[in-house]
Amino acid sequence: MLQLKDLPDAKVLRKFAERYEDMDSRSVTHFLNILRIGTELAESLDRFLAKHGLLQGRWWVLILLMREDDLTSTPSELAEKAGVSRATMSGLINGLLRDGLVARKEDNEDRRSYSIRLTAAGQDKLDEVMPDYYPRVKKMMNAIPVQQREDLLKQLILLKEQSKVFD
Amino acid sequence: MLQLKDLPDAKVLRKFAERYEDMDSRSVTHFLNILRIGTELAESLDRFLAKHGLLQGRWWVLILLMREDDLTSTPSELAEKAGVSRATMSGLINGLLRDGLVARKEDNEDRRSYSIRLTAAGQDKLDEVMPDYYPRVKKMMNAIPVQQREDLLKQLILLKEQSKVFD
DNA sequence: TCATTGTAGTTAGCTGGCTAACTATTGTCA
DNA sequence: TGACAATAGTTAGCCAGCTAACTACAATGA
Repeated sequence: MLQLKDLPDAKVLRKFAERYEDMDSRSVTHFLNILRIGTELAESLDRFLAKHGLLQGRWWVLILLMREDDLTSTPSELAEKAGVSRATMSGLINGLLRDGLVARKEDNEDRRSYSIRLTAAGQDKLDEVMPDYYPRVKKMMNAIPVQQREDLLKQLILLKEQSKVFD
Repeated sequence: MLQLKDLPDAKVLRKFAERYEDMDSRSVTHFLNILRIGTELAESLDRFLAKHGLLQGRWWVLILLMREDDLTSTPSELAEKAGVSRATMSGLINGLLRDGLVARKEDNEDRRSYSIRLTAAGQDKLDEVMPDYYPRVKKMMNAIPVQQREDLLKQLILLKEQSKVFD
């Protein structure tokens, strides 16, 4: 996603407001700032995961597998839970297979299907990443008192519900 | 970016908290929700732009060009302002050139460089998109009173400053 | 001046998103 | 039962991000 490094200054806002009458400088500025900060948080997380040789997609697949009691799921279920297409999940699983972090076994009951299992190496990887990840998240979120965090989230949820205005 | 459709429930949080002692369920849940909503807002914008045959990257380049008094910039400047690598900007400009939304001219003073200019077709595209975009942004942001928006932004900026915990 | 360093832009190859089209298999129901 | 519909997964080809390596040119300074 774009980083929108260079947000519009007053002069630019005037220029655009002149040509496009319905523009509301304040709401545009707020919206762009919110988008930008969201992107920046996601990028921080990515850079952190990259230090452990992972990126968001693969990391999330490992977590989804660890959630299961038998450490096992199917590509379709994983795609559904991660919110990506089955094609994308194919690619993610292939990468994890190459790195030996998951294993694939044929399903005897449904021959179209496979079961994907977190390997010992995959669990090791999580055991390396998560004890590094959790304290950092805690530290970051502690910058905001809990009540204000709840408010923040409430406002964001409001915005998200409004995002249907773009449909 | 991941959509994180399936956020952890109480049982999963317990399982992870057991294995990883430093885990703070509340901060993890807050963090993941903020990330997810950021992603969803960006996706809404992308879907909107796609209806006009654009995506965030190309749309942003057109806007950066329109900001300039002579509607002209260079690939390097555009990359810098958009916050992407020069390689990525090469790709974006190529796409826009193919569609005729920008034009390229050699720089007589520095023969390594090109100037990229918004064409009439590019301006037309913006004149089609922006009057559709601005009222929607306004409508969306109006869901939150201005004071609360300012608070929201203040909290997000705090979080962003804290995101260095991932370094 | 000319060798070195720096800068502008592109290319190749990787990741990870998507849709559309495909194969293989399973399920349904006339 | 057998045709059709639905589902699981993959592949191909697109977009857009990255780094590293490259070409071409500009700028610097011994």
